[in-house]
Amino acid sequence: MVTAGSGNTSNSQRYSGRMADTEGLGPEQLATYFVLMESVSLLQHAVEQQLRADGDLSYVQFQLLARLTDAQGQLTMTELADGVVYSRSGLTYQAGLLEKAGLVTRGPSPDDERATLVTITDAGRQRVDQVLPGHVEVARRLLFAPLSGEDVRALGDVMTRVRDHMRAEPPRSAAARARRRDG
Amino acid sequence: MVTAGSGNTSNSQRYSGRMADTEGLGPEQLATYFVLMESVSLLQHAVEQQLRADGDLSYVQFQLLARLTDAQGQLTMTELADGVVYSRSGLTYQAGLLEKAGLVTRGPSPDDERATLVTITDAGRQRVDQVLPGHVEVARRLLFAPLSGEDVRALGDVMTRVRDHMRAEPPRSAAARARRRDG
DNA sequence: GCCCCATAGTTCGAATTCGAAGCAACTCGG
DNA sequence: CCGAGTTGCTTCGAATTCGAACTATGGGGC
Repeated sequence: MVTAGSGNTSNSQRYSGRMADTEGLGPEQLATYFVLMESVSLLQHAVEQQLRADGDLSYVQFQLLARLTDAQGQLTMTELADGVVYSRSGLTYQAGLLEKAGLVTRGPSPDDERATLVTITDAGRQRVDQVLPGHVEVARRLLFAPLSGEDVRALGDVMTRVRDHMRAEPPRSAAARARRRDG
Repeated sequence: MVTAGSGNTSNSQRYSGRMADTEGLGPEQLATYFVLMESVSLLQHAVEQQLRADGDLSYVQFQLLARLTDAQGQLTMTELADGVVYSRSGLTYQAGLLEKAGLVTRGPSPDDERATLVTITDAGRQRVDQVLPGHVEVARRLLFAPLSGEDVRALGDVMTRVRDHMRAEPPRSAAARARRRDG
C-alpha cells in the first residue's frame, strides 16, 4: 500500500506512529500528506470555477491582484512572482493578460531601471471586490463548513509554521535565487 | 487588505472592510485559507522537482501510479481520474504517456465494453519504489520537519474531514453530473 | 427489439505553464 | 572607465492542461 487509503472515506486512524529519525514516514504521516494534497486540489478546482464564473479570473490572476492589493502599492515582477509561487516567465504572461484587461499597469522603477513595477488599477480593485464574496463563500462552504473554530485556528497555526519553514528552506536542487531578508 | 498578510509570518489581522458583507468568515479564516494554499503550492513545486529528478515522473503521473498500486489491481479511467482530481482528457493524455513508457497497460473491461481498465506493470511498481524514498524524504523535510506528532495527527484529522466533506458535496457547479450514487 | 439519454473514453483546439536562452541594467574591483 | 558576473524581465519552444465535441456502449421504458 502506498497512499495508506487516501481514497477512502473512513479514517482508520488506529496507527500511533511517530516521527522516524532516519527512516521514512509512517503510514499516518504519508496519509496526512496525501489527504492534504488531495483536499487542496479539490478546493483549488472549485475555487477556479467560481473565479472564472464570477469575474473571469484564474486563480493565479486572483492571487496576483490580491497580492497587489495587499501591497498597497506597486510590486516588482519578481516580488510578485515570488509571493505567488510562480515562474517568472509565467508571470510575464499573466501580467500581460492583466494589463490588456486593464486590471494592472506596468511601468519602470525609478530606483532600478531593470525592474518593472506592477500597479493595480481601480478596475483591478473593483474586480477583486467583485469576486471576493463568492470566493469567500466557496472557501466557507467547502473548507470551513466541516471545521470548528478550534480546527481552523489549529490549521492556520500549523500551516503557517509549515509555510515559514519552507520559505526559509532553499529549494535545494535548483539554482536558488537570492533571498532578500536573509533570516 | 485582502489576504490578511499572506506574505507575513503571522498576525497583522486588521483589514479594511470588503468582507464584512459576507458574514461568517473573518480575516483569521481567510488567512488560514491563503496560507494553506500557499504552503501546498510550495510543497507541490518541491515535490515535482524531486519526482522529475529521481524518476522522471510528474506529480500527476506519480499519483496515478500510486493510486493503481493502492487499488491492488485495475481501475477504469474514470475511477483513476476521479481519485486524482483530474480531467478525463488529461488522463487520456497521461495514460498514453505512461503506457508508452511501459508503466501501465490499458485493456478493455469484461463487464463494460466502454470502460478501459488501466493496470500497473512491474516496471510501474518499480518506478514507484524508485521515487518513493526521495518523495517521502521531501515531505518529511519540508512538511513534517516543523511539526510535532500531535500537529501531524491534527492536520491529518482536519484535512480528512475536509476531504470527505468536499467529496460528498458536488463541487462542480457547471458540469455537475456524476452524483447519482445516493438515494 | 427500438428510442432516448446517460456514461466512458478519446480527439481536438486553445490556453497556460515552465525552463532555457537572450537582452538590458546594475555592481564591483581594478 | 572597463570587464566580469549578477539580477530583472521577456521571448521562445515544448509540454501539459482543460472543456467541448465526438464515438460508442449500457440501461430503461415502451
